[in-house]
Amino acid sequence: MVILGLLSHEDLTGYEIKKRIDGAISFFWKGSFGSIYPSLQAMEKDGHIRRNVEESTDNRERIRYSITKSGRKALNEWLKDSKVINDLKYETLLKLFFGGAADKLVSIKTIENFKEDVQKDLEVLKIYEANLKKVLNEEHMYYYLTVCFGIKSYKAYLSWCEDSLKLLNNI
Amino acid sequence: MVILGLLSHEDLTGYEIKKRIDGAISFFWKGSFGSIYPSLQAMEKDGHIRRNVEESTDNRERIRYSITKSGRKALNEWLKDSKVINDLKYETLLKLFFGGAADKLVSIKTIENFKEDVQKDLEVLKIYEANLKKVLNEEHMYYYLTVCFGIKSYKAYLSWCEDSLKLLNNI
DNA sequence: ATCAGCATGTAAGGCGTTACATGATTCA
DNA sequence: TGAATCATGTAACGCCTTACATGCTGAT
Repeated sequence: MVILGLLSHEDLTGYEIKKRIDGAISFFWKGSFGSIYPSLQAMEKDGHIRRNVEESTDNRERIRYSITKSGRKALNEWLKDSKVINDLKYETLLKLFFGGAADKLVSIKTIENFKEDVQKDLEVLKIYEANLKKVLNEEHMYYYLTVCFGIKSYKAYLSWCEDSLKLLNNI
Repeated sequence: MVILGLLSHEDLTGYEIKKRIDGAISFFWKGSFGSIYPSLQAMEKDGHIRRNVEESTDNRERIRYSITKSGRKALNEWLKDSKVINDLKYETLLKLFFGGAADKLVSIKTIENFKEDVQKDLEVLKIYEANLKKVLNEEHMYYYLTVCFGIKSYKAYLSWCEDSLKLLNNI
């Protein structure tokens, strides 16, 4: 469905799809070549996408896919389906939960590492946000909303880091 | 490692481990019987845990596991390892990202559904928090911190929901 | 020349879920 | 008596990641 969604915006090659997923989407969804290329083949067989082999000026093999009517229908059905899987797998929290099994300093380090990662990601998201605000129309609105989600939650994470470090340092 | 962590607190049966994971931990980690029982067998073979078959008063087969010295060492090493996997898979955000492919009302519904789920979960977390505050000592501190994480981020989610719904309704 | 990036794909293997299979007990 | 909960486990299957395999182009 990620692929179908991306192809609803523009025609893309498998390689380009990977690059898109590694961008803003990577904050809430991941994908590898090993899953992208087989998916493209499967969806072509299903008739959801169409393959267009580009006659290249350079010598590169480049297969650009486009979404079909049937693909748009499948995408739309998925969007309307209220059943969603929202899954968090935070090893940081797991380690913290069991922090009592080690020295307090270990947990403090765990939080500090997490804080650094979040700070870095937050900087990236803020750049996305600044660029999006310049061209904020209805088309970019949905992209903008997901970026805002990241910023809001990462700010909350940072605030939690501060509180937690204070708490742990005072016991 | 979840299992090892839980066993570092108290001796448990596979069934009880599942119940623990389905509690506060479920907000950031999941586990099923199909993964718990094989893991218990594997870790027993590794010497990380010990099986104690209870002679039951009732007629129930009950295998209670306890952590060994080697298990505590493995747990400690994992806690100290700064490499973590923090993975978010939010289908809600994915659908929203591609919201342009459907009617605006579809995205509004997606956010409203998400908001309801978050509100429900937040209520549960607040109950955990209230109970923990009554007995807040060093032992429960780590549990408390993970609950605070949930509350802080869920509150941020809710604030984002409000903002997003306003934005979408005004275009 | 060499390395990073462009570009497509396959194969092995890990990990975990869902569903199934079984049987006891407790409570309405 | 029937349903929910306690309790342990296996098997099939799906999904995805990692690693491998190949070869081109463009920049330094």
